[in-house]
Amino acid sequence: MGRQPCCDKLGVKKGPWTAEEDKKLINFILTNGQCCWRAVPKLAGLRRCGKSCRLRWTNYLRPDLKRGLLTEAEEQLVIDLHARLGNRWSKIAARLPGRTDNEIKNHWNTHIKKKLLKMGIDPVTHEPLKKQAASQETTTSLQNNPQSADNHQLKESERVPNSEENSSTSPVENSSSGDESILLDSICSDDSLMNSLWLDQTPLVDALWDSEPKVQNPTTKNNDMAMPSWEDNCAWFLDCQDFGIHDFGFNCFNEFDSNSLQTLGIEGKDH
DNA sequence: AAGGCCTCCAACCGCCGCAAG
DNA sequence: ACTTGCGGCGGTTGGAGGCCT
Repeated sequence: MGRQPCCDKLGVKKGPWTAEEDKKLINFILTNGQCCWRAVPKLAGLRRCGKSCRLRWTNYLRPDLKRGLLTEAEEQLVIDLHARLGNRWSKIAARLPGRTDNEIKNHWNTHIKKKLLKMGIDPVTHEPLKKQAASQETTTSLQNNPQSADNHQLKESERVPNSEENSSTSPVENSSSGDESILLDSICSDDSLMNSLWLDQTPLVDALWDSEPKVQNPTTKNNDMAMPSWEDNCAWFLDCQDFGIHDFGFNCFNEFDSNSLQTLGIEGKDH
């Protein structure tokens, strides 16, 4: 007796979303808000599974999403959070406003993992690889447990760390350099920030923006801890142009400053 | 230029936790 | 206490596009 599928398998469309489907979903959610995902496809006139709608919305269509590559500061934050939380992407994403768990997971698997390996750090345990190799010889029992690494991290993350533990002993931070290392040190030595990390409170990046001096890497463009630019915040809006937001009939965009739109060259495209 | 390989990421799948009945 | 159904999560996959030879 298996569980009932979340939707009729017959007649449910799969694969990439079309602009038309996006439009329907956005229109529906902006009008009705997020409610019972199971009912959304029917009500919105989509031949999609409710789950698929939720995923599309949360990972791609949500207006508060930041798009584009993670900045180095965000990346460093992800590494640090991963060291403490393990593969709990949703928890990590919760600390990075505008980023989704899927995005962070993908970025981890495609970029950060390799980066850490290159730096000689095990991306699972966050231990230096050499040290790990040595310790593996003495802890063969752990090898027999396929979940050992993750369990370790889970347990680490499940207990609330004391202030000594907060004081940046993570091997990752030892490997970071310059401004970002300083930044992370200050994050980890800040009790209130660390507490907020363990309790579900203010997103960490928000807290950072409030409490930290803006650290800027002069060598890299758009690679700083400053507030996101207008372009960052409007990435979704700009993306929408690709399939014509004005065709959507959204009223919400009326609030955009027409001067800003002009600056972005949007108004010129609008006909 | 073309074919093969690699990388990236959107989307799917299956499991889990929780709330309602 | 148990069952059912839903939302959410993390792992995985497939295809598009880029890179290399």
